[in-house]
Amino acid sequence: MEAARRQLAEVGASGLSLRSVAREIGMVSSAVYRYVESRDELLTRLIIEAYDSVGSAAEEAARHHVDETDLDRWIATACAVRSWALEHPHDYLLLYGSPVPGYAAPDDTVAPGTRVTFALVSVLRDAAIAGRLRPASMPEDHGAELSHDLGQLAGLVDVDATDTAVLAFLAAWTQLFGLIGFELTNQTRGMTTDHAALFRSTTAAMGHHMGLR
Amino acid sequence: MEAARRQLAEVGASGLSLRSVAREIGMVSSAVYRYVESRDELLTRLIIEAYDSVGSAAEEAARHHVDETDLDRWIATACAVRSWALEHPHDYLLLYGSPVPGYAAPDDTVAPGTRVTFALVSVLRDAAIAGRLRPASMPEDHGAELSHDLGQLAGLVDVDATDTAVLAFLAAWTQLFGLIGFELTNQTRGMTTDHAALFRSTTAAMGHHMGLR
DNA sequence: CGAAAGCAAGAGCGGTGCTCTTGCTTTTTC
DNA sequence: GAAAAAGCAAGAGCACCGCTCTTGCTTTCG
Repeated sequence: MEAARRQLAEVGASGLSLRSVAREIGMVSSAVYRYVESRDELLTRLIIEAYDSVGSAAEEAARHHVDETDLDRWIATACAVRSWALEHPHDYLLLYGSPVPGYAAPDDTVAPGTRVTFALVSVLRDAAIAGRLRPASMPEDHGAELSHDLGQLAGLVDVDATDTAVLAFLAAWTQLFGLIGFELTNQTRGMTTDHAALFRSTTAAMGHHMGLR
Repeated sequence: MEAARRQLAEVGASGLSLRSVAREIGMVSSAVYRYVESRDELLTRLIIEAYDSVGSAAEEAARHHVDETDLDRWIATACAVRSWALEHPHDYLLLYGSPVPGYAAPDDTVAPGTRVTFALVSVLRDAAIAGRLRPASMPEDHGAELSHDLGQLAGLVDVDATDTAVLAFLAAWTQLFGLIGFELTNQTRGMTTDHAALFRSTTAAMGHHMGLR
């Protein structure tokens, strides 16, 4: 696993070969099949490790900045995710980039995958419980089906939030990962040299829209 | 190229093999190297085609809804991008997902890559020129370096926009592609059954934040 | 002590991208 | 019109990949 992690960091998920990790640990390729069922299972293990890694990074940030402003805490947690992504670009793309060829992530991966999301939502949740959340500007109509789903999502995290509030979080959530992905895949090239400031400003704006202050 | 496009749609970018497209057109693998320099060049051509495809889809939507509300036009353009992504998931992930192993997108791809972004920004630009854009709630300080870059970005599209306005667009832009990516990679599984409504609502919210109405 | 299990190696299958050489056909040039 | 040049497709081959199956050695267990 160490060798696999190292290779993932160096050549990325698609360049990771079972044969080369076997070579690195001084084994013949067929021998490693005793320990790992297939290349896909190796990837699955790496995915779970990566989810746990980014998840605990986010949790730690949320925990560590608990005494600050809700908005600052939100920003700190988001920045922790971005920092992790910059430090482990291949791991990040393995989690949030294109899925590998015929690979379908097994159910083992969804639980650790929710940790980072829960860390982010916990910031919002704490603010809501403490009554520090600025109420949504105006409740809009989002359609019956979606409204039902949004209510269920709020129930999942045990918070009484309006549809608009849940929607604001989903927007902030996807914006966060969208920008990180764009930064990693160089899609924002030439736009700015100060990616950290750009990220910070957009997350602040999204946090503001969610009612944090 | 037809065969390659077909294979890309079926098995995705990482599953696309030069040998198999050679088989499909009744050639031996070495023969196709006369027409394409490498697998990477084949991918580059597919990328450019895809960028043009999604770009014209967005442009057409922006053009077709020019008589509606700015907000409705924005939503329509964004929905066009999403529809294209759902129809061509592998192409979308080739453009906006993880980059292929050692592949670095050549400069030929950046020009067609900007079309879809320009189509989106044109909606905002037209609204601003016509004076229909609600001014940004409060101009915040984003730092000197970022502020300079944001001003340059506004100049690129020849519009006199505040830093906060440019930032709002960047947030909306990344949110859009973030959500589409999450939907395609099934990261939103179990959250809602009505992905279209979710997308529409978040895009409307982001459009509202940009000052569209 | 012997049987059973664990472990690593080797050979091999079909697949990949890519290169180089060999021919044949078409086009250009004189 | 013949000769030279260019275009084109095939074949063999290299190193790599994931994966399977068999063989043999070592460790553990009954």
